[in-house]
Amino acid sequence: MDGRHAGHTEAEFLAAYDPRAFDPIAVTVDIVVLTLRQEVLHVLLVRRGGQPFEGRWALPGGFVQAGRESLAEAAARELAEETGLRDAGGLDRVHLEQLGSYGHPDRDPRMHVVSVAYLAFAPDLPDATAGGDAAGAAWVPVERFDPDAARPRPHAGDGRNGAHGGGPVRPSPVTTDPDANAPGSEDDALAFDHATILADGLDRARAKIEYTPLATAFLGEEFTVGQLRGVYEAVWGRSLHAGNFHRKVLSVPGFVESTGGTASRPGARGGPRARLYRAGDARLLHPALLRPEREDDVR
Amino acid sequence: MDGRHAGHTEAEFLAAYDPRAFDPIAVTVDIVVLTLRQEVLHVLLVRRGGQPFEGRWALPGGFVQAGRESLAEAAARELAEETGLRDAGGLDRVHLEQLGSYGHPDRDPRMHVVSVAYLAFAPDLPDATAGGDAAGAAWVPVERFDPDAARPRPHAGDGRNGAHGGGPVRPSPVTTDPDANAPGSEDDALAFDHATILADGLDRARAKIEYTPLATAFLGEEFTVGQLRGVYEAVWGRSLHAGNFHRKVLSVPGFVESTGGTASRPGARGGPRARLYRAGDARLLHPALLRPEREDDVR
DNA sequence: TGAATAGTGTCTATAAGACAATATCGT
DNA sequence: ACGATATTGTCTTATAGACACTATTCA
Repeated sequence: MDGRHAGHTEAEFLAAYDPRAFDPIAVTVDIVVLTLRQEVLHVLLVRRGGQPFEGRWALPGGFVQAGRESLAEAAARELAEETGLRDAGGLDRVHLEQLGSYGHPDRDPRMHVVSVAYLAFAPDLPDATAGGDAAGAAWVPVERFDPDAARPRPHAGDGRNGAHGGGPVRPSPVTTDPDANAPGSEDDALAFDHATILADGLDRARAKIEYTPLATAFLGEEFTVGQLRGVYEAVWGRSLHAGNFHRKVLSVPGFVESTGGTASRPGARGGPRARLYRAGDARLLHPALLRPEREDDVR
Repeated sequence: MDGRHAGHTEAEFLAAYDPRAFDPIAVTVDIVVLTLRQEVLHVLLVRRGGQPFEGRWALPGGFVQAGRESLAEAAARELAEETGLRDAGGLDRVHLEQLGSYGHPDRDPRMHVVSVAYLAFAPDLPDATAGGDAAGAAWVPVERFDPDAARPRPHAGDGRNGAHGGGPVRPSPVTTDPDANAPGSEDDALAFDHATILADGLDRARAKIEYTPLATAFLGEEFTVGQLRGVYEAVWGRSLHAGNFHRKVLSVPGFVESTGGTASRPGARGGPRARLYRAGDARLLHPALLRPEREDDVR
């Protein structure tokens, strides 16, 4: 119950109506923005320009403006500022949902800060620009922060990452600050408890595309079944059987609907032109696309 | 990113280190405590003793103590205070998880209050006692606040509610304030946005027992398959096929494990003594117990 | 004895996954 | 022609749900 101490004792009465009599708690929003770049799952990070954790990478976010915006509005505002989507109505195509709140009293060394985390799925966006007071912004492969990192794709999983030289490709972060340390090295733990928040966001994302059509939020308006499969493979970190996936997607009512068109050009390595689809009107997938079990899955 | 404006301009610097320079936001926790009483799903409500919404029913909760407790600790503390479980380690058997945060600037008329909602599953508890400053506390059937109210059980759904006279039984709330209006009448909308929070909690509960063994949290240490089925029927608001349910539960690895014993006395209306089980060690159900689809389900 | 419940067996429809086959397109 | 991908077909196995049947216990 909110403000429940009102009117009980004099002190509580005052407290309820003059919250400054309490030690204050600050409220921020932090956003786990996920996107796909070259078939690899990336998260948007910013480099802190001030103390604490100066110079470290962190999730984008900021204070909620008291009395002026809801939590979702604050998250959308911060997201627009950090992704440079403020201009076009580009945010329409971004999925944004609340992830959870983090409020350990010591998570920020300065004071008690409660952070309401949001999770966003975005289509491939332009390079990040350091918005506001950040010293840099970058799309970083989540693998570097993921304890459940994608192991090498079980099979047929090569050749999808674009070909540079030969070994495993580790795309460098695109950052507006050329001197930024690449996140993901030894000394690059995320600021605050953002590693926990990111891990929770990844868990949520992996679960959510099982029973919702939100994987389509990573793609453009029109897409092929193969591209959609690429989303699942990148988010789950495993390769999927092309034939079974194809039939499964088309069999779930409302998941995708045909546009009638076909891709202008086939895949980079040949093959027929794939048919194009757009997201359907389903909000839930029935039946769901269950993740293939991992050997060491929780029972 | 928390406290991100630190060091950018003088004003922002000060703001980050002296948050009282900002308009403050208060942080509370509110808890949706669900339990089963006589096979009916109930939620714990308290009657507000002060303004605003004085006299209305609300979810139990209260302010987070800045710098002294985490969100989960605050929720556990409030839960103990309101359920009278503070004494025994009785909270051990209660499942408590974060539900979500609610922060519309106008949700509390006095100031901007962000509420972090928690969801609790409790076994049958003693009657509620008005803790702290509440004017009353009561276990109330959720049906009265549930837009997706359980329709009459599809079949075989009678006779389970205990028999008073004949018609549909509407148990009165057990409250320490005998003059309290029974919640659920016309003029009994919950305070604040608590109707929304309760609805979200019910949605979460209904989904969660599908893929986790948390339905066992509504029961005692040992229980029969029939009692477990009663939990599902009460939470989902539909009756389930006894035979199929029985086989299904026993076939999911780690859901329940046999104690070897049998119930001391059979069901109220005859039948053999059922075998007893306790919760297994699974954290997720594989495969899940899917809800029977409703005719008007979202596609 | 009759009613109600516990527990098991059987059968059918659906879905998941393995594998195969064919068609199409770039190089 | 070759290699890769798109799409469809087939077969096997697992699962959900409907229904039936036996055993047990209270009234």
